[in-house]
Amino acid sequence: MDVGSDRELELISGEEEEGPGPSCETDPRVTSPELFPEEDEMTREGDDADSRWSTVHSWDTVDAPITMNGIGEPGPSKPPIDFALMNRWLHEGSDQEGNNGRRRGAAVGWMMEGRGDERGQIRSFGHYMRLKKDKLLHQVNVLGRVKEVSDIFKGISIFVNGYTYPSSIELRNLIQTNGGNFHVYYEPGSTTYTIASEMATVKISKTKKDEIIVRPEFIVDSVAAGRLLDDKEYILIPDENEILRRKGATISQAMKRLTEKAGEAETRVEKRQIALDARDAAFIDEYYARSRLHLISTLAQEMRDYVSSLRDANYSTDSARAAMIEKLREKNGEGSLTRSLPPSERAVFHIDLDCFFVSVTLRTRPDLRGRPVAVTHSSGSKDSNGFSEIASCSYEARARGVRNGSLVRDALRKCSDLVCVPYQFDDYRSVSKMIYDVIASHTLELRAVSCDEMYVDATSLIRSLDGYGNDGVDDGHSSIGPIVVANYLRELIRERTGCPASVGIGPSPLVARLSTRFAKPDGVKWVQERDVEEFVANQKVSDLPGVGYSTLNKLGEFGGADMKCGEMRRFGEKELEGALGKKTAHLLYRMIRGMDDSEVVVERVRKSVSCDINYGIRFTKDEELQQFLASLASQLEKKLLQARMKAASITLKVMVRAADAPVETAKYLGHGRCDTHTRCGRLDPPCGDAEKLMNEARKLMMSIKAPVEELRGIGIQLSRLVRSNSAARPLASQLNRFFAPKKNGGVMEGVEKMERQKEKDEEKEKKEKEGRGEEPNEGRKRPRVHFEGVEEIEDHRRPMGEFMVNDVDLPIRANVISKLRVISLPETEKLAFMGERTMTRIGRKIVEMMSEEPSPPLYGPLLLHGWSLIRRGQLPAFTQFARTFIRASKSNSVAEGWEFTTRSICREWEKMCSKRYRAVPDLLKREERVEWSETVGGVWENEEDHDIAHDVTITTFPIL
DNA sequence: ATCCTCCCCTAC
DNA sequence: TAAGGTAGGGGAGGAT
Repeated sequence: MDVGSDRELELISGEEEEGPGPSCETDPRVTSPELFPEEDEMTREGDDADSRWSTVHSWDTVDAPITMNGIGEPGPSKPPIDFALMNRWLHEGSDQEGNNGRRRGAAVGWMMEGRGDERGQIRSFGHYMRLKKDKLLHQVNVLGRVKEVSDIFKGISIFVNGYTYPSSIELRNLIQTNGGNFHVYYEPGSTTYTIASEMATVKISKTKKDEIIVRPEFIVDSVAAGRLLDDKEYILIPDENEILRRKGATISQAMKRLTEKAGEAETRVEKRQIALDARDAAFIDEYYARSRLHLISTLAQEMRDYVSSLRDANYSTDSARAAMIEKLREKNGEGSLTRSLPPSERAVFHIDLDCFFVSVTLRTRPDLRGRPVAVTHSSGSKDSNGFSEIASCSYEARARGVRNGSLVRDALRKCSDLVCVPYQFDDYRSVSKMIYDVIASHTLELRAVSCDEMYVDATSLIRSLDGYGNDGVDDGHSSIGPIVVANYLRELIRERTGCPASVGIGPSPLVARLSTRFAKPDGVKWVQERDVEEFVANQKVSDLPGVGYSTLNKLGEFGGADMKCGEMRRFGEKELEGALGKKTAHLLYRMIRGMDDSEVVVERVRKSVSCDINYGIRFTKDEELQQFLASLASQLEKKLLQARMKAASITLKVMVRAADAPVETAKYLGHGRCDTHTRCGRLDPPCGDAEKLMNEARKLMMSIKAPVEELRGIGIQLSRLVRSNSAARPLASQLNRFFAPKKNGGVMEGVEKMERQKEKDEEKEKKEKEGRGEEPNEGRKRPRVHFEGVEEIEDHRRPMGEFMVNDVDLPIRANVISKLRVISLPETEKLAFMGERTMTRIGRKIVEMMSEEPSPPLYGPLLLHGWSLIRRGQLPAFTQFARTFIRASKSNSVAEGWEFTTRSICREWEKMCSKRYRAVPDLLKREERVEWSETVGGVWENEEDHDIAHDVTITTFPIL
């Protein structure tokens, strides 16, 4: 598509003369609140923008009315746009001559790659740099190395300290492409310049002798001038106000110079056919490159992976902690008292960036601060239909009723001076990583939720500040408490990224999450344990995580949309169950009471991989569809490869135009109102191969029998994942491996070796004792299993398959891969294998032995017995066994230290299972442990126990 | 009673 | 123009 930048500019300036047009009336139904409660009533104010993209889209509902209105006719709903403002925005930081703007617009055409959504003009230096960077990347990939375009910086090397604008990546590209070197660290005697934007950043790291600190403009201006400029002009002035002032003024001038230069240098316009819809082979890649939803999904996954890679690498948090302690002690002298963390109270942080996408933009557009800003594809200009969605909007825009997920059209109606800014996908990724770096350098007890949101268990971090009231002595106040720590982290994030973060603090993830809303924008809120009940009572039920549009509707009979958690408490769990179902009701019942004992760090298991495309699907013939399925399959292959997984199950989901929905959707290439259809199939052996996936998908597609031209969305989900290295084996052999005791190799060998060694040691010890004439300690001599009952079981070990009923040769069902459910054994079999009486005896014995303090001879057998039960697939028995002593460990009748010991035993099992089976039994998950530990005593008497015991699942657990 | 399949819901 | 993805939890209802 032709860039059309000149044309666009003409159109825009033409519009400027007309001024803002009158807001066109539309069918009142279109915007009536009754029809769209999700917009006007249910959107949570004050909640973070980026977390509230609505899932119910108003345009689906408005398809019909709009058609009746005649959407095809010219401009049924002309959006009121402040074109004067838009134009001001367009020309900000550049001179106002149309010529210049026009020339630049044309000049950067090569960088625009003909994208129709781009503005046809460099909007900011950052924008220029992004495009430039893309080009550089291309050069690196295609030409093998960065091409130097000049040698301005010959013999010069720079180190970038802290957050700068342009970013260090951008500066690196600039210096490298112009003959200089980029240093990742300051190297005394070697690094020529340190680049920094703010003195505060430099101060923190303590200036080295001879370090020359200059502003980033030095680089930018030199490139723009085509020669090395005098560094004296750019020495960083240690006055923050001055810096702030310069940020607005100097940089935009530098930008102007550089963009103009780029304009002169690059006049070639690269024309490229862009993929219009899903018929084009390049569509998926094009689409993904522009989809914000795809991006946030991808980023969330990337951040989770990043955190777990840090964990795997035993990433050290010592130095950052030490720095924090030093810094906070220093600060402590200033004497601002805050409350300390009471002993035995947890401090969970919920860290959330304030309207993330907008904040990222504001880093390079300080001139937009304080104005209503929205990140969206649409330019908000006249030739936009305004059906573009707003991904994130500033607080100023929210104050005017703009919401994340609003259509630009609607947003402009409410806020005519809304400034629409484009996405900066690469920056979201890099800023996100910086945020995670800041936090992860202090603690790895964190859970990545998304690119801009995470939970942190800061308890240990805070307690590491001993001597300041957090070390178990409740003095009621202290200089360094959770709030100080949170502020310290927020400050670091702002320094490194230029973005504000808010932190909600509470004794649980739930409370932390709820308090964040009160922290925003750019603040901290701590709700302490003692205030939880009251605090939660005052929260709206609709604000609870997991309570969305539909749940709220289902709760209609209990109260209105504004109902508070406190009011909800008068309903019993059973009543809620009727409306919501068992699990959801239970969860809600606990949440409205502020109850949440979930851990921050949870073992995450990738259970599925999918590709869904519900935009741009407009096929005319079957070949196009088949071709598209092939592209989807190869996308999936890529993803599986990345995750090092293969799949045993495939699900195809299609969206088909609803019979009464218009053929042409209101939103360009949108899916409109649809019916969905799902079909699933098996892949045995598990498969990661694009061709097979495609064939399977095609089969499923045939079985759905939807007319190709009516398709509006297609998605393929893969589940029942296994790690790809073992997945190559046929399922049966895999399963045999799963449960067959291993003679050599594998984790078990180590365990058995350990056992044997222990046996030897004990034997030796016994002999020594005998030699000394001491009584051998009978109770501890056998490391394997040394309590009654277990030996019987060892003796009754049977070959695999004999006690399996449904699948003769398999110990478990074929869906082991993602959700391994042990077959339910007939009652007799179960009893024969491990009788109830036996289990009771084991239970009693366990409690008995736990009257002694834990020691390897005591917990060793527990560990190994549990492990041998798992190995033999006796998960129900294992559950009972594990529960017994987990519960016992919580009771007062056992010796001290068992609570801790049982936890480590569970952790050991987790490790052993994950290594050997790539799977972890559900009961090892924290939630379950907690639930069981709540009921102490009545070890085997409770009937319910047995029921739960039969329902054990194993979930796969990928290990890198 | 417990599963699987085909959904729906929620979150970011 | 516009770029409505993706992963996980859970429920209804039929199959076993």
